[in-house]
Amino acid sequence: MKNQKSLDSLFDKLLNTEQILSNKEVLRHSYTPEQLPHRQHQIEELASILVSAFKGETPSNIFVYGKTGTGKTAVVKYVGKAIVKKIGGHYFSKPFQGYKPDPEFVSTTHYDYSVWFIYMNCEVVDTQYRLLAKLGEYFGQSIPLTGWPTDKVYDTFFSALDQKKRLVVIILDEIDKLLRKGSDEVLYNLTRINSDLTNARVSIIGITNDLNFIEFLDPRVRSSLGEEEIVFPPYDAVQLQDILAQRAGMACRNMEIIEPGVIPLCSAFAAQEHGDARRALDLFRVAGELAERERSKKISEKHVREAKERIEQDRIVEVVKTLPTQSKLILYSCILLEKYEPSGMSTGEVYNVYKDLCKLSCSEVLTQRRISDIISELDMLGILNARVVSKGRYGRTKEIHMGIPVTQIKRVMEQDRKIERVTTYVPPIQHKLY
DNA sequence: CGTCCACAGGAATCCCTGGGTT
DNA sequence: AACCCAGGGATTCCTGTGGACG
Repeated sequence: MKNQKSLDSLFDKLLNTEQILSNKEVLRHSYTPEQLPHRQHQIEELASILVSAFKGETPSNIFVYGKTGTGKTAVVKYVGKAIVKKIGGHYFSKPFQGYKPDPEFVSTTHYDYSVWFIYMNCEVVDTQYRLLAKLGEYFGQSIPLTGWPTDKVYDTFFSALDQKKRLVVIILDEIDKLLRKGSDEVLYNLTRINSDLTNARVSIIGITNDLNFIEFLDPRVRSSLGEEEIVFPPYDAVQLQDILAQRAGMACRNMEIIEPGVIPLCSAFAAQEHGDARRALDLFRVAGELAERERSKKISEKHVREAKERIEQDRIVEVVKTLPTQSKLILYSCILLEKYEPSGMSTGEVYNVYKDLCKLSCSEVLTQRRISDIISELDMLGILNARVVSKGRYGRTKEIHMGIPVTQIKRVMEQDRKIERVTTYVPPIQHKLY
């Protein structure tokens, strides 16, 4: 009873605390505002390409590129929505579960054809099979997530698509992820699909933040996909301030609770991160949450700086926690070795320690080839810094350093039951030959 | 100046999972 | 039950290489 009562009053207290951010939703990545500041040029450019849809023609395929948080996805969705509203058709912009894709809205057609706007994120739907299966589902087909041969999936999608006269605009966000998995064949098929269709037409908008992506593309796909290109330059600090001020205005009841330096500081930090607007919004949101938590009346620059730390910290902890066991074992080996090898350790050294850890934790020992790849993956995540160096007479190897402070992540990893068994291990003294 | 280390990292193949069809 | 199919992780086999040493 006593506990209950104190819990009640705890909630009361929390609820009575004045909320600094009364509408946090508008600060989330998923939120698309009505206005997109500093993107008028790109909006017009995109609209001028897609306008041929109104004449019943098939718009050119478009390649959109720019760094993360520069508004690519927001602009594409914004223009897509406008077109579907005007011509009539179906607008899908959210991923769906199961077999029932749900259009965000359907508008009645004013022409003898309709527009289907389909947004897909290739980070999630990252293979030829899955991409075609998802597309098929949008046209009412139920295709199992696995099992069929790919050409059957393609045929099913194709005939469902071609049943009606319509223009289908397929947005492939993070299209570079397809290539990485070696499933770029699907791009070739999709870019050629129009020559086989009788009723429907397809145009593709590919979005990426990898500027080199297009160079690695099959030349036939490249010329077809890159008929038009739209570039999204990063925002500068001043533009970020506009964007943030707009959203902050929606998120807070009154702007006076934001100290004057806050928005410029968030923007400055975000500008350093290649002008990422999402970063600015995150900083602001977390700063607001921190202020709320300490019952502060205002959001101050101090909160922003704390938020910056916090975001980075959380990201790392999350990544490390969800690492597969094998990667954890490698990372743990690196942590142990770092003490003895402050000038950087080599793949071979890591591998030896790793083998011991595997024995202790009853894990399978993977080959050095695989470990080499895992180290590269950890490097990509920013947890390790690995660079290939030549030590002349003593061979060529990766020189590995920790990319993040050790103490915080060591504790996180030791929560893993496999790693727990290994905490007492001490690496043998390494004899340096040079 | 050639050698040769200790790997890097590409390619083909295998193995396994989760599903299908006959 | 027997067999096909896609995809992901791992293995096997391999060729390539920067530069200190001799």
